[in-house]
Amino acid sequence: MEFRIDRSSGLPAYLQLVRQVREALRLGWLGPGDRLPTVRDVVARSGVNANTVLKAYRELELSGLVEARQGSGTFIKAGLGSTDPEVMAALRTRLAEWVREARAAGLDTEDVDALVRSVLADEDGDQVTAGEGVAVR
Amino acid sequence: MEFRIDRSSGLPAYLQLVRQVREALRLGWLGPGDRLPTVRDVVARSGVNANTVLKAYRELELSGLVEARQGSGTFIKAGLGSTDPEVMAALRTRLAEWVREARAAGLDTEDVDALVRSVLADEDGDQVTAGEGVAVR
Amino acid sequence: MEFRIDRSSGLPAYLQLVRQVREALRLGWLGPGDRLPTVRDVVARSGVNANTVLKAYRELELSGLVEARQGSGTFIKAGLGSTDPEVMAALRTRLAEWVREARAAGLDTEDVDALVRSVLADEDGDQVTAGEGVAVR
Amino acid sequence: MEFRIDRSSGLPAYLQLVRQVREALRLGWLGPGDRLPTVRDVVARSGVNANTVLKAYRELELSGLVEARQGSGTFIKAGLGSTDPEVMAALRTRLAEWVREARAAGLDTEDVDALVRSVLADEDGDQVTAGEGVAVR
DNA sequence: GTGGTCTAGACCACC
DNA sequence: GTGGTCTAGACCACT
Repeated sequence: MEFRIDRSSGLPAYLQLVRQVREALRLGWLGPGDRLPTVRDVVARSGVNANTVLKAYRELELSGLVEARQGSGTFIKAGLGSTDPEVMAALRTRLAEWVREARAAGLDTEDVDALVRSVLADEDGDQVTAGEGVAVR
Repeated sequence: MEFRIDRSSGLPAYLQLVRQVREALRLGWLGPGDRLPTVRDVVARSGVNANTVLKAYRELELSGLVEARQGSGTFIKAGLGSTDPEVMAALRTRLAEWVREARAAGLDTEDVDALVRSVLADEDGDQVTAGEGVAVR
Repeated sequence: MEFRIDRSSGLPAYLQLVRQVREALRLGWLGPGDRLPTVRDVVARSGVNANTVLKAYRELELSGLVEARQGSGTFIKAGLGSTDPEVMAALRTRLAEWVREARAAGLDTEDVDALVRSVLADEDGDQVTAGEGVAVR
Repeated sequence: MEFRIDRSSGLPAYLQLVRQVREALRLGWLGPGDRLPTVRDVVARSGVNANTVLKAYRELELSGLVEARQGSGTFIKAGLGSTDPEVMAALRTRLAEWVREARAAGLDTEDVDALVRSVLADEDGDQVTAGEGVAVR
């Protein structure tokens, strides 16, 4: 697994790490027993400080998703999204098609993002996971 | 326009405000000449501090999207690459269908979010606007 | 770099800071890679509040001139159309001569300032950077 | 006399008005007995609010430069820079030459401004009237 | 110890 | 009443 930290996003680095592990679990890229990259590894590849990585891993451990084993690494303990991989793949394919259409219509990534967040917010006042929703009267 | 602040998202409140204005512009909910809610209004409705709102509005002003007029309010100055509303609506409808399917398959909001981010990240290494991306080897 | 804040000038302190950094860039006193004084440093030396300094640095960052790195400081990211230092020095010398003359003729600083602004304003209706201009019919 | 207000300069509008009157006095454009434009006039031409103009005129009156005569207008009471007009003109000409040179060397207005402020600041620690000075160690 | 967010409250400038 | 500046101080994120 490879982490990508965007220093300009405003989201704290350690939360970006936590989030990326959770997403990998949801998507089935990671599962119980898998080993997370070592702290040293993440430091080398992403440039963040070791304490930042430790903080992220600690947080994951506290939420029960991960288990640190002294001397051997950090391992996934529990899964997250237990959706059937095939169903997931099918949904993904259809989503990708939609994105292609959107691109063709001239939308850039931020447009797409805005639309997605807006649609999710519309579902009867549901919370959008990333944080907000917009409503205009 | 109504703002929603999610204190648990990790994203700074003022950036949530900035983002929501930008999204409203992208979606065509707001356009040049429109007035943003007054600082005091936002304070009353969202509970954040006045300085936080001021900071958000100031960043919007510096980026050229908005113009503050002392004594009268803050106004939209420029649009943000707005796509044809009809095309937008069509895309939105199709997206909403997809989301319904995803829901039916048991995905929760965080799953949907992960999928979207993953698909956007896949498009030839493009950056995801919200900040990160996940790549698994 | 050392900042000087004049509380009686009417110009907001944070703008004085922004301006002084810009001027230092223009004059070649500062260049890419250089580190600005820490926020705490400026606070200690100039007496303004930390938030005021932060605000100035943030504006510089948004305008792309500077980059803040948490834990290590704020650094110059880009130059500002720097003219050849020798040419600059020559112009400076000649200007200094002119100022000496003006002083000898009895002009005080405010007179000199008024003259400069007036000459700059005269150049085909160009805008004076500091804000105003005077035209008498 | 014509006022020019720059809303983006950061300097309060009423101070811009005050400053412009003072400059006109310094440069000899205005002298004792001259009448300032009426408040109504300034409002019409510059777009600022009447109270803002009144505040500026009041401030000028408090500093003894101007005198308001009920029903007839506001008049210059005292001069400021009493430098010989011919000397002033000569200095102005030489300054204009210098500015032309600077322009030819590629400096823009902000560069020129920075140089001037820097030279004025250098005169043995003298205060620059507009507010600041920059010193780099 | 570095930058950054947020709050609370005072006071200013402008309409 | 509108936006804007500044202060003071608490707490967070990162090196």
